[in-house]
Amino acid sequence: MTISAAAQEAGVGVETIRYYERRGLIRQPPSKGGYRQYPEATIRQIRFIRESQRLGFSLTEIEELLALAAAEDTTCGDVCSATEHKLAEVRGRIATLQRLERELEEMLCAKDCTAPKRDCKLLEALSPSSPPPDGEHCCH
Amino acid sequence: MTISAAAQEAGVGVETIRYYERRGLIRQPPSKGGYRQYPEATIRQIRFIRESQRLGFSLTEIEELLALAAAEDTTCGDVCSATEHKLAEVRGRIATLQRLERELEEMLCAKDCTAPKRDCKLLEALSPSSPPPDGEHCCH
DNA sequence: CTTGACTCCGTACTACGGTACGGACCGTAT
DNA sequence: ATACGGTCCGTACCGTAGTACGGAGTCAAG
Repeated sequence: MTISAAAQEAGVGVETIRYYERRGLIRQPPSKGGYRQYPEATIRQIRFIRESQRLGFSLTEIEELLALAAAEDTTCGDVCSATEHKLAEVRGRIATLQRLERELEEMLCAKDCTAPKRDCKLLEALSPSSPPPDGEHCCH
Repeated sequence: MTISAAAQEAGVGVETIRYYERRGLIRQPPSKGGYRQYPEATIRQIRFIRESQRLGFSLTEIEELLALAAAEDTTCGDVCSATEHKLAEVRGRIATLQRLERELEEMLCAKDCTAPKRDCKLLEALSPSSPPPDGEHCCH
């Protein structure tokens, strides 16, 4: 299986495979006459990498997962704790985004707000050019 | 106010201010003998930029917000629609992360799982080296 | 035997938001 | 007058995950 066939199989670009190889994520395949020949196992490995990325792991973290998979004394618990770690991270990101969501909601104008900008409290709050004066505003 | 005083005031680094200037986010301050002199308005503008970043806007988007603030015919609604747009984006990201959260939860082992890796279904599912065989597994 | 497609390799470039560096210049205090 | 710290500018670099490029080599079909 040549590199382009492997790329097709694994659903990535040719350059991506070369990149994974440079990074040491997949090992050098045997080559016939200078051309890489990919075994099935490497295709599975690439699919694993993409799936892990989808789950939020970075390539560096995936490197560690692969090291776990390669080590003799790895237990299932090792993998679980890596997963738990990532889960905590994802939950943290969700919490941050939800705080932002609330802040944006609070900032948001009523839909019928068509007042010119100098009457817009939101824009004034954002505006760098002048400190907000007092008075009536179209949104809050 | 020199650049380092301005940086202190605004809570950013000196290089950050120079970077914003290069990007056109803040305008060139008047200079005394080749040294930048910052007016209060620019400090406010930098604070605005940081606040907007915190709310999830990229520098490119902030450029647009600043253009809105500068344009004569900008209405409050214009700002609101930008905010709504960003809110939708944030909600999308939350939804994606929540899907990942559920997937990670489902993958997660029981805590007392200490079986060696070859009995770990999770690791086998992840492992690139061999297709998972059948049998008993410590986690599911 | 030649053509065209594929592959090789190293290097440079993308986006993002800065950070770091180095040599020159300036302003103030001593 | 001179030392010290701040500032100037352009340029290069950080990390992440690739993507693009160019010139050379290789393979299979016609």
